[in-house]
Formats: sequence, structure tokens, C-alpha cells
Amino acid sequence: MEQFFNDKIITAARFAKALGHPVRLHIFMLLSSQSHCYSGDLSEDLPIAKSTLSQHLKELKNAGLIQGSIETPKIRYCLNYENYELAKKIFSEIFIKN
Amino acid sequence: MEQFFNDKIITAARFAKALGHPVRLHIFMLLSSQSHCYSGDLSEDLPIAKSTLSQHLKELKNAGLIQGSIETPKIRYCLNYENYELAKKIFSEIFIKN
DNA sequence: TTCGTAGTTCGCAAAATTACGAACATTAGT
DNA sequence: ACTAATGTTCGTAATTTTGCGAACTACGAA
Repeated sequence: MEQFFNDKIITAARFAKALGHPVRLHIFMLLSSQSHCYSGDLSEDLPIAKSTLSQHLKELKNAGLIQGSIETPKIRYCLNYENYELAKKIFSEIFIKN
Repeated sequence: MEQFFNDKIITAARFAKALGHPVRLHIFMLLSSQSHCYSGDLSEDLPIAKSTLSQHLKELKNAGLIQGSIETPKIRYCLNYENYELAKKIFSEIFIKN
């Protein structure tokens, strides 16, 4: 059924789905406003278990929206700028109506 | 856990979640480009059962993104413009980074 | 080597999503 | 009253999502 739709729709739906949870959207918006953050800081701020946070971060990574780099012993997360631009472009195309 | 997040995030996540499926995004983009459509036309175009389509339309309605009006014996769907504007505004705020 | 820190993975359970066909409701026309 | 057209709802099944705690990995410091 996926094959029925064109790439743009599949890609955009994947982005939207990844952002379709308050925790993930919160993280994404944070990174959209402050260049980077550490998983530990998120864990302190958010009312969820570390393991749950880890899963949400993995989903954002799998969707291509964020990326992490190791700064032992922490992990530094920031936006995946390439896909950020792509998502921005796609969503702006979706909301064209005046 | 929902209570932890502010309204903007909850609202935006609800919109994103509703658009996080290819079928629903397809419908939304169609309505964003052509003012209205009928459920029957969608049913012919899309590779899903009528009952499944009906559920997707209900979700878009529940998320506040579309609205339907009866034109017996059909139902005419169009965007919920108020929430379209809201979603447009919120998403543009999310993607601020140049 | 042992300990503490940071984070992931595993195993599990509950709930939500996705999808279908059959049955049902509504309305208009014959 | 019967039929056709258009959708919705119901019941069901398979899959995915969400969330947790316990166990594990990796690494640097004492």
C-alpha cells in the first residue's frame, strides 16, 4: 500500500508521524531553538523513564530528524539539518493555501 | 503525562499525528489544493476499503483538520480553515531555523 | 579492579492503530 | 414497499506504539 503513494507523501508522513508525539515534538522544538542538547538534560526535564526517552530519541533519529554525537560520557543531540530543511520545505508546500 | 506539556505542543502533536499516515496526508494535501472532494472519489482513487477510508476521515475530522457536509447522497469534505491556519502557524513556528 | 556516570537494550504488558468484510442506516427514486 | 447509492458502525485480527524496570555496555576516574 505504501507503494501507491509518491515519495514526497511517504517522506512527509514519516516526518509527521515522528513529530506526532508530545515528547518527540518537544525535543524537536527544543533543538530547533537551541542548537543542541544532551540526553541527560532531557531526562531530567521530562516526566518519563530514561529507557522511554531513549526510544523516542531513536525514533527521531530513525526518521532522520535528529542526530547524536558522542561526547563521552554524554551524547550530544542536534538537528539533522539536511532533513530539517527538507521537512521545512515539504511542510511549507503542504500548507500553501493563503 | 499530557498535562506536562503546554497547549501548543499538544495541539501541534495532534495535528502531526493525524498527518502521520500516507492516506490521511494524501487527503489533506488534496483538500489543500482543490477546495473540496467527495468521499466516493477518494474511495475510487485509494487502494483501501471504504470502511478504512471512513475511519481515516473520522480521524482527520477528530483532529480538527477537515470537515464534512452532507450533500445527499454524498458527503462533501473540505478543510477546517480555522485549524488549517492554526496548524500552518504552529508548523511555521516549529521550523524557524533558517 | 572497582565504582560511578550515561545511555541502550531486553522483556514484558497495556493500549492504540490499521485494515477488512459484513451488517446497518439513510435517503432518493421506481 | 423495494432497490440502489453512499457511508458508517461493528466485530475481529494483526501489528505497532508507548512505557516501565531490570539488566547490560562503555568509559573514565579513584
